[in-house]
Amino acid sequence: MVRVRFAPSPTGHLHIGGARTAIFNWLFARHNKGKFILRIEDTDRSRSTEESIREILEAMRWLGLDWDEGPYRQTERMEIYRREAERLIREGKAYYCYCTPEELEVIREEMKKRCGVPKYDGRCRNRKEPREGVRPVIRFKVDTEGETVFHDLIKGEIRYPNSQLDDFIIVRSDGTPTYNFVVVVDDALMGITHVIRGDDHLNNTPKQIQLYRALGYEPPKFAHVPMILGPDRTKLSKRHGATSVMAYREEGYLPEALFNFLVRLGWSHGDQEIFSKEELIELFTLEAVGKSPAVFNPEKLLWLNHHYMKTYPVDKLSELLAEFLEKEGIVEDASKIDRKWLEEVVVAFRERSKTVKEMAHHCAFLFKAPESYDEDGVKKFFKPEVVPYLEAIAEEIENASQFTKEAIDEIFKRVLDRFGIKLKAVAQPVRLAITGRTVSPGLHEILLLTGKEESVRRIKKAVEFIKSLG
RNA sequence: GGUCCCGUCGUCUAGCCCGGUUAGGACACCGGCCUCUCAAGUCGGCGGCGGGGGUUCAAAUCCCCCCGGGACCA
Repeated sequence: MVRVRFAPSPTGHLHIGGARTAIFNWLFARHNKGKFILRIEDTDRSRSTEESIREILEAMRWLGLDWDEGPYRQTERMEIYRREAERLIREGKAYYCYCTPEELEVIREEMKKRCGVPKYDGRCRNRKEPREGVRPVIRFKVDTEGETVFHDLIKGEIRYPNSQLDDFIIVRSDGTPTYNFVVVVDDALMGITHVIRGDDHLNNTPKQIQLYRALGYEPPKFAHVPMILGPDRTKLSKRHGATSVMAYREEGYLPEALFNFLVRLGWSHGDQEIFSKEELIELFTLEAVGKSPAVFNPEKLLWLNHHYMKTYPVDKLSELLAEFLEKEGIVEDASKIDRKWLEEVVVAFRERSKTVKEMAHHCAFLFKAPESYDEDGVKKFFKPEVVPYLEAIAEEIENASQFTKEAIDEIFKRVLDRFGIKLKAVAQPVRLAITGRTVSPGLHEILLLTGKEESVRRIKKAVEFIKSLG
């Protein structure tokens, strides 16, 4: 039975890189009908917060990453780590070290000169007596002979010279266990079969393998996924802009789009770009994960998001739009908006909006008549000669017995015929009158959505405005 | 500094294991078509094997060296 885990530390948001690691783990579990376990690595109490845990869980739910076990918390497992550390000491595989920071400094210098690596020389290995006034750390007895060889499911065979290693600390002098120790204890005790994580941990693996063996556990299979880089090819971080999953939700991205995008960053299946979750579960394998780091490309995410918006269930998208209309301060109370009508808004705008937030702003004119008109538009389209056209259209609309797409077609046809003009001559002036802008969905849509009376009002108002220009 | 990992269009990538393709797709960009604007759609264009040596009839692909980037250990 495949068992994998995602183990974030709750010291901030769930960021893009962590989310992708979680997704790969989740897909691997689902593909292999295994278990996906969530573990919170909160041993760093000074930097871990409850708020952060809540946010990470929320981000995972938003992405649709459900877990089968957990969330476990390392702070609740301290007793286990203590017990395992003591066991190592009892078995002579670990020892108390009383060296002071000053001594360590000197030792490292010496070792660096001797073998090129600034490491601990293991001098406390055979110490029998404690030292007065020094609280000891616990160090693990590392085998520095030969090399550690393992087969990484993504990177292939990794050979690492053990001479690089030293007796690293597994429990600090304040009694708290270190990362490399707890991660091994947890993964072993939780029965993790595959450790899928960022390749920044690749160099930690040899020492962890030694720990597994010393503790008497079989090491799991490892798969190190390359990191996500910013446009400047350095590790993606805050200074590259929005990097938290929740920030993308706030910006009006769809979870399906972010999910799809993140998977394709480093994983591929031939030329295919769009994948449903079901397809991904079916197709995902670690062999198809690339070895090289990937640069985060916001434009492609935007394209994918737009694609998902165009194919999203209209009722769901309209609910999201309602949410953003409120959040963006475009309407006071979105619950008052007629849902049927709002769905029509979605259909009219989704072709031309890349995010839900953008859509909210694009359709804002429907909720509030324009207070001003686009400056260039006024110069180009609000010419005196369009006044009679607009007046005619307003009048025709006013007198229309019904206000449908067909009726609007008829109205425009009659007006165009009467003046012997093309639609081009009035389309932009009408658009500017209704929306205040030169860009919008088609005339039918904006007129229909704005409504008969409001349309007449806006066109008449535009006529007054043009006249006032003199 | 030592060690480990990585290197195909600007970006994400297919192709590499198992040598023979006009090196394929996608985003972005540019242009045509469509058209009431903007999009969408559609057609086309631009653009790449980090460098150098080998091996071979033939190298993105196999071997060696170098260079570049990243990570880990302090």
